[in-house]
Amino acid sequence: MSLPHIVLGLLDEPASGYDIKNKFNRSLVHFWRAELAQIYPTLKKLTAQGLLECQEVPSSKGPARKIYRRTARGDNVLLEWLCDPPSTGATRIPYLAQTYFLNHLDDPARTLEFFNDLKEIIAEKIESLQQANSEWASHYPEFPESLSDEDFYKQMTLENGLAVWTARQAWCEMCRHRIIKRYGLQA
Amino acid sequence: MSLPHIVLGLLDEPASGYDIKNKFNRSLVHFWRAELAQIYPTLKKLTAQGLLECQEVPSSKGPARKIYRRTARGDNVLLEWLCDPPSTGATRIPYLAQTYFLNHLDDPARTLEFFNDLKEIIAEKIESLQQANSEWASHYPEFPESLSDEDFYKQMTLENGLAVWTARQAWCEMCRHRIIKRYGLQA
DNA sequence: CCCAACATGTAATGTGTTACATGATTAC
DNA sequence: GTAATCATGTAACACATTACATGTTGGG
Repeated sequence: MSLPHIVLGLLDEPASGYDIKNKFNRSLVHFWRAELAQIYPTLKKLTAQGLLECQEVPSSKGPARKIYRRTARGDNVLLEWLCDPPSTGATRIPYLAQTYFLNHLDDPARTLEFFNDLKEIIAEKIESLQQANSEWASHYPEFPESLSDEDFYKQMTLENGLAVWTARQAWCEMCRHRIIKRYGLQA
Repeated sequence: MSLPHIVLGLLDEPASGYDIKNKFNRSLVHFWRAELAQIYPTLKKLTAQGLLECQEVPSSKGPARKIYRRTARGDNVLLEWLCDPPSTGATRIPYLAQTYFLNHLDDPARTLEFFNDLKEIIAEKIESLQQANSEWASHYPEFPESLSDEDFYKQMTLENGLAVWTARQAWCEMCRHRIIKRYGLQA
């Protein structure tokens, strides 16, 4: 039940649904993804609950923009959520489900391929995280000490992604080596 | 769309929905969770698709058990899934969503509490993973080389959990230290 | 003229959770 | 008798994805 809270959080400055979608794509995408088809109804619901208010303004390009602002009640709900205990949520990791049953393949070369492909995917994730992180670093002279309070916590979520994906990278390498050794393959 | 595949994979030996739920609780729970309310309809659907067959046998305790077996077509579908490229799935991590907005709290002590709580949660996860892992180790004299093919891959998923949660632990510690330093708190 | 980006939404479908409903056996 | 474990399921709801539907502005 976090999407409404995230939307509240993102409305520090007035923004439209479209703007919010862009914010997701820019920085939250590393740990949360949301489509416009979810965002628009969420904004409507939050407005109906009195946690947001909406104002329509003409756009220079395309149809009128609906600009949302957090109300005082919205502030409270956001703060309450931040006081909730940390939640790890439900984990569902398809590549681990596949890994769990890989013995069925009964084909070491094909199995190694699986981890080679995974290695690629992980490398791409890490690269995109590193790129985002170096953008932070380039904005601040004495990174990370000089980060503003706002950016301090946002940057931490990036750091988390980097830590976790780097661990997955090491694990993936271990899998590859174990398989190579076990079945006498060449890398 | 992985649950049906996982159910297929778990039916290496004939089992009931109830048995499958227990298998989830025992080992898959670290990366996938499923409730009976999802498992029963999935078994029904897979049977209708001809990927499973079902036989009713009386139970010594409680109502008759419906024992499912994978058909030849079920075998094929399982193998096809294992040849799919590894999928990382959708990540939605509530504690990172909270972290992202923690600056709103404007209360360093309360913020530190958040990470203290998270540290506890992570420690529990790691402990349960380590316990599961030492059970593997105790079953095999020369762990992990002596693992059967079947157990070899299942154990790897545990190893993944350990690697990832350990990385999160280190990250959480880093967050705590940065906050303590930044706001001059005592741990 | 066409495409990309801007900007809004709904509908259908898929996936997952919680609550409810039923009933037998065993151990205390 | 009463609680735990075994064993099946459905219904209602919540959350998420994909496809559809509409229309403007600006650049090539």
